[in-house]
Amino acid sequence: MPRPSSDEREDMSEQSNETPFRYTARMAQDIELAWQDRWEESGTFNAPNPAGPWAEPERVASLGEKLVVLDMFPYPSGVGLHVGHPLGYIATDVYSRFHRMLGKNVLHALGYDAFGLPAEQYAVQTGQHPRKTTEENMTNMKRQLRRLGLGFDNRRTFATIDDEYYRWTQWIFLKIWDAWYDADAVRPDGGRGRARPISELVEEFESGRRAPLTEDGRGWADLTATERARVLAGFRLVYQSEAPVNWCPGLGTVLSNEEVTNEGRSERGNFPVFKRNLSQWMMRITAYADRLADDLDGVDWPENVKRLQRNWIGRSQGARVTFPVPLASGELAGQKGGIEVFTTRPDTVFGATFMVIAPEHPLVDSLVPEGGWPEGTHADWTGADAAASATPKEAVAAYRLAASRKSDVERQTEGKDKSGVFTGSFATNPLTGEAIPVFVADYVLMGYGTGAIMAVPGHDERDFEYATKFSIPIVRVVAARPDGGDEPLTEPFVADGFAVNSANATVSLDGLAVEDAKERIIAYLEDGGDGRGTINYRLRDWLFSRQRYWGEPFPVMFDDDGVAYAVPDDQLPLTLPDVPDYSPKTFDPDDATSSPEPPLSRVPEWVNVEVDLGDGRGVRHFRRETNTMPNWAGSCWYYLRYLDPANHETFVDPANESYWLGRHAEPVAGAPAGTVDPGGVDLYIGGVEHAVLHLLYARFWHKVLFDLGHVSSEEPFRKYFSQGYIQAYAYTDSRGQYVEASEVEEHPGAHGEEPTFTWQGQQVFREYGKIGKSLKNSVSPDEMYDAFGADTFRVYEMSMGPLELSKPWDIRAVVGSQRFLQRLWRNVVDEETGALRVADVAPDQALTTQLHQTIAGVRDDFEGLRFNTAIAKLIELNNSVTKLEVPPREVVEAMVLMVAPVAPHIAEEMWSRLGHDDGVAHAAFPVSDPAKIVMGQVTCVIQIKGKVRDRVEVSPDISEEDLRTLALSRDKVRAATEAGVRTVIVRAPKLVNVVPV
RNA sequence: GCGGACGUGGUGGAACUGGUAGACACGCAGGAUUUAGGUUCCUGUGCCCUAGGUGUGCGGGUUCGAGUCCCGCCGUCCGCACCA
Repeated sequence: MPRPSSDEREDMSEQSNETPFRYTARMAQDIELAWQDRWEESGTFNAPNPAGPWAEPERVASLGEKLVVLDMFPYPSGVGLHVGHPLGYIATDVYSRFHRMLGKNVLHALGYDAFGLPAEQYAVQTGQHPRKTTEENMTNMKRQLRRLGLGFDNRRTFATIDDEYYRWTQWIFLKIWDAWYDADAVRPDGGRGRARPISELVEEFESGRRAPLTEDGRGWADLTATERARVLAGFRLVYQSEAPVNWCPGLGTVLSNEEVTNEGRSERGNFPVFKRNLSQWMMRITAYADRLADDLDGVDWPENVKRLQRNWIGRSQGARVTFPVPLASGELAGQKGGIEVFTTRPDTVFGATFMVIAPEHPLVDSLVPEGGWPEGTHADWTGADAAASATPKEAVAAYRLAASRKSDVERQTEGKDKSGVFTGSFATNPLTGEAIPVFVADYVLMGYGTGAIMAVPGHDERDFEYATKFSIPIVRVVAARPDGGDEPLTEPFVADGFAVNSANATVSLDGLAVEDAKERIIAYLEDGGDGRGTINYRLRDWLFSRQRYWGEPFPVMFDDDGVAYAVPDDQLPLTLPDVPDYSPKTFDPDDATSSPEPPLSRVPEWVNVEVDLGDGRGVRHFRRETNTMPNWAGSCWYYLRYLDPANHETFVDPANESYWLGRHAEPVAGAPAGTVDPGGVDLYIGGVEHAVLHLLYARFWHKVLFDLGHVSSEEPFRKYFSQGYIQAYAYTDSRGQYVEASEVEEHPGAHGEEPTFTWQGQQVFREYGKIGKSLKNSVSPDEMYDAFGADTFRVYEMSMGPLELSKPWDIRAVVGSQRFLQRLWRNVVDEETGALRVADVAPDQALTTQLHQTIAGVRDDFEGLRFNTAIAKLIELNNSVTKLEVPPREVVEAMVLMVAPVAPHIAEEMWSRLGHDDGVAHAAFPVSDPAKIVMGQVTCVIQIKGKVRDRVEVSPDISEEDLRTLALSRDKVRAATEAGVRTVIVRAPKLVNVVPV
């Protein structure tokens, strides 16, 4: 016999004859679908713009302040949403709806980040065009989100793959390409350094105010067009560079530093990544390193996200110092006459007893002498490979080969065990004049600083280890006390202290504190030309090209001399051609020697074009750039497009930009003194996973647009809120295979024992982790809509706990949220008759007080994104009303309005049944009247020595004196104070603390 | 290794500037409705015991009073990782 389907069971129970008007999942669905249609028909959430194609200045003027609320740009994945995804969208929707009820002009919209690798990979697997699969995915995702009742301005939606959108992505790219960073230019805020149009640089060259740095000293006028283009390329904020990049054969593309994990693998797909020298497009984000770090002070972001960005930028103050290296030939090494190092401790140059350069350092070859080891070579220094230790040349070559074969992972896992070989050259310590050996060792990284260090073993742990292993002298130049110069060093001294043993004929640091010593020695080195104070960054320029099909084409083409030209504005967008074979060429993931091959390069009719650029050179042949932009490009500016998506004249009308994102008069909450509000969206909610990728890239683009005068705000995201994740339990069987979590049965453990779990009769084991297919613990929003309705789902997600915390999904607990809505519904509608239950009766004093306390609390909580406590307060108020025979209309209506941001459909339905035709979305949020918060009796706690021993009901305005007398007269207090009273602390009316002798 | 955050019932979590610890919810127990299961509703529920005691990871400190402030441990999570 077939089992009844869940629908039939639902019919049996929910369409009970006795309670036909109960708020069930079925009724929720009817209500929700109806209101979603009504909202859409009437454009309830459309926000008026002051300017541009949708200008409605009168409507803007009729509304209060503006508010821009932003969600993470969703990527339409093929597997659909799970219950963790909408968390942030629900939170922003609640916040937006709340502020709409406060009368604000709220802009909340959602588009789709639709270019990118997964769509392309999926398309390759299924043999369909990525556009087709992407659009199908978007359709499904839109359906799932619409069913959730999110109040988006649907007119403002778009996808990054729309021609009309990526036209402007390309336009912005060209603005960045057509700009250079003038480190000396003064900004409006008084700081130095900003982007300027490249035309202004050309003008400076032409007028002679600036001379191009050419090798042969020729001036601008003497250069050919091609040479001039090359000079300009050295300044542009987008440039091509032949440099070591992250090549990922498994994905068939190169990746940015930010997309490579600590383990040296791709963030997407977890394939090995190799360093290869390839010519690639870079964005000069390092020019903005200081501002990207400094301006974090002015935004309202969680401290941990700010810290992540600051760490990634990695600014450190120090000095660059050149150590001369006399070669066997009698000449000095390198262009600077030696090895330039970066150090944060220039005060310890006197203690530098050796130097180390990275194996990949270009100077290595010139340092290695012909012939045998020089005098003074220690036996340990010739390398671990005895067969190759006869000469420096062999030893260094062997070491470099070994180092090049090590992956980053191996370098790390080998940890602190230092290795290295002597190059055969000695450098001169510029302060002591002593000859110090130069080593090649892989604990120095080519990618940081200058790729070479001065080693101060007395005051650096790594150098100390190396010196100990290779028998190199260790000198103390810092001590805890100014006279501590003779104290032995059994371990590196890295603490703050005073310079010692740091003097030569012309300078002495002895006795100076570290900071003063740094200052003194930098001045000295600058005088002598041996060094200069400088700031070093960990941040590298942003690798911007990908060898993929499914991305924005670069609006760039090359002439036959290889000079890059912008595709003219009137030819944008440069559309992505439909090609027969859009699959990228991927390789064996471990094949480090493979080379990228962009799919677009296989479309010669698209690549080769004849164009007249109007520069007087007529129609010429050009080759288009065949790389595409990374996924991040589209998400770097989408929040700007929401402001004015129908504008075909410009990417955003300046009046719309300054209205929605302009600066506020007040600095953001918690900003240090002296900062000003930078502008940007008013609330951005998302996960921490984008802290150093999207959030950094978007800030960079925004600042370039600001410098070039295209936006008035200096930051894209004024306030950022980092949400937690919803996680879920997963279960494995005895072989460690995951089993379907929804089919697992729990068996409570006896008497405090851990519970046990079974699946199809066999024992399984519980784990806790991300929601997803691989752990077989995914629950879709659709299942929630069917079983409970969208409002219950929204209430549950918002009441689980603080938004910033990660918490476990517990489907059994959802019923609590449903019961709350059912009880609320029952206070409005009779379950049996459908009649209205409220009446115009006045609530009693206690309920009036509770109502106005609740209003005040809920307002505070909504504003502070504490939705869980707001809901708790509403439940308490509702529970009070539930106890009454006749629910007072005043209280019920206030509750309906207060619950509306969280459970908008049921609120609309109740509001309309209560006789209002104007809808709840723009109704005024209740206002708390402090005068109505009147306490009849207050419980006063009586403590004896801080422990609660008694309670007494008192009037809220009891005097301290009366309360004191009352407390002392209580039996329990008298019993405890027979020996006398030492002190009585009275905090009327709620607390008395009696301290006996 | 360095840096940061956090430890509260069986569970998720409340507790504003130090002032009734455990709001609200799940779960659990008992009861009502129901032919029954489910649903719904009501009551109870930190722990130990009878009164009473005890309790916010552990140990100490400041205070009339500490989940909250300070010091030292232990544990969990996150970030960075030879960054010169």
